[in-house]
Amino acid sequence: MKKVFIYGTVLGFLILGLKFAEYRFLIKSNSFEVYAGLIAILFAIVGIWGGSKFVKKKEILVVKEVLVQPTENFSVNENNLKQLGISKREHDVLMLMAQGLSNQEVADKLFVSLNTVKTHSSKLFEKLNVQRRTQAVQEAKKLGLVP
Amino acid sequence: MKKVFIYGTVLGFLILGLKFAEYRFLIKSNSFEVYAGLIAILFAIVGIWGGSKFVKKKEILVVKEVLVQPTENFSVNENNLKQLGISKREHDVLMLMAQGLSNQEVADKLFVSLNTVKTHSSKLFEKLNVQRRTQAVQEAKKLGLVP
DNA sequence: TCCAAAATCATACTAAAGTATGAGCTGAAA
DNA sequence: TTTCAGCTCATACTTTAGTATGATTTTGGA
Repeated sequence: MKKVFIYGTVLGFLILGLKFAEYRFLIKSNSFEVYAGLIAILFAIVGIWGGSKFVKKKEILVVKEVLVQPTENFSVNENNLKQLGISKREHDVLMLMAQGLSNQEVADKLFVSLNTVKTHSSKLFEKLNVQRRTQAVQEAKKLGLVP
Repeated sequence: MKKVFIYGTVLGFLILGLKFAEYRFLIKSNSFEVYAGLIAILFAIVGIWGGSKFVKKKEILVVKEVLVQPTENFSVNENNLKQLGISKREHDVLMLMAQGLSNQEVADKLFVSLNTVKTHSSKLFEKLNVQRRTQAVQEAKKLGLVP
């Protein structure tokens, strides 16, 4: 509420300024209507300016909810990884698998053969106690092994 | 911008009113300072009132990020479904597929044959523009088609 | 009522996924 | 140095996934 006094003071000085000007030149060189009009315009502007400062306080909160995948600020749950005995390479395969890549695509990305990927994923399924890659991805996400 | 004219008109009428009053009683029964002060106060109020109408337009947008929780507060994005031309049955298959079920398991759950599920999923992949079920699940989650 | 879309299923494929087993290589720990 | 876990790859196989095509039946809406 400190601002109230600030604006009040500003208004006070403006009025003083007007009264001072009244006895100087404005009242002498202009008609009454012009003077009244100037006051009107001036204070309308002051009102708009000052008013906006207060009205801005009455913010209209528009809360827009945005769905965000927990991909950011993700860190692998190393504990679960160790618990299940999942090796580094197996985890690599799991990560790419979770991105929807085929075994062949994973093999290409990791510069290994298709058979190697199959071996890794097979052991992976055993450790995750699942049968299919889709289930593996689900389980891995639940365990915080992949984003 | 229509409101600008409305406020302008209101201001115009106020000025006319003041000029009218000027030749009636106000100017005769009060001193010039009082009259000027009244104009100042009046237009300050008008300014605050009018200005607030515009300022209110400036909404404060607060983006609240909500992490996607697999099960809670999920609702299917019907819009995307329609956009992609995914039928009800195809969506059923998609939902179960996203749960890591095999085609055979999906068939059992929906009381249809394995071939039917294959047909559905095949069309599904086409509509989702993917080749594999793992990619389909990914895309579906991104589009809010499945939890 | 009539029709197009949806749903169902089949056959016959090809492609990919997954399993089982064995083996060679390597680096680190015992 | 030996041992061992992890990584690699191969062969051979079974299972599941996915494609293509065609047919029949439901069904919701003009």
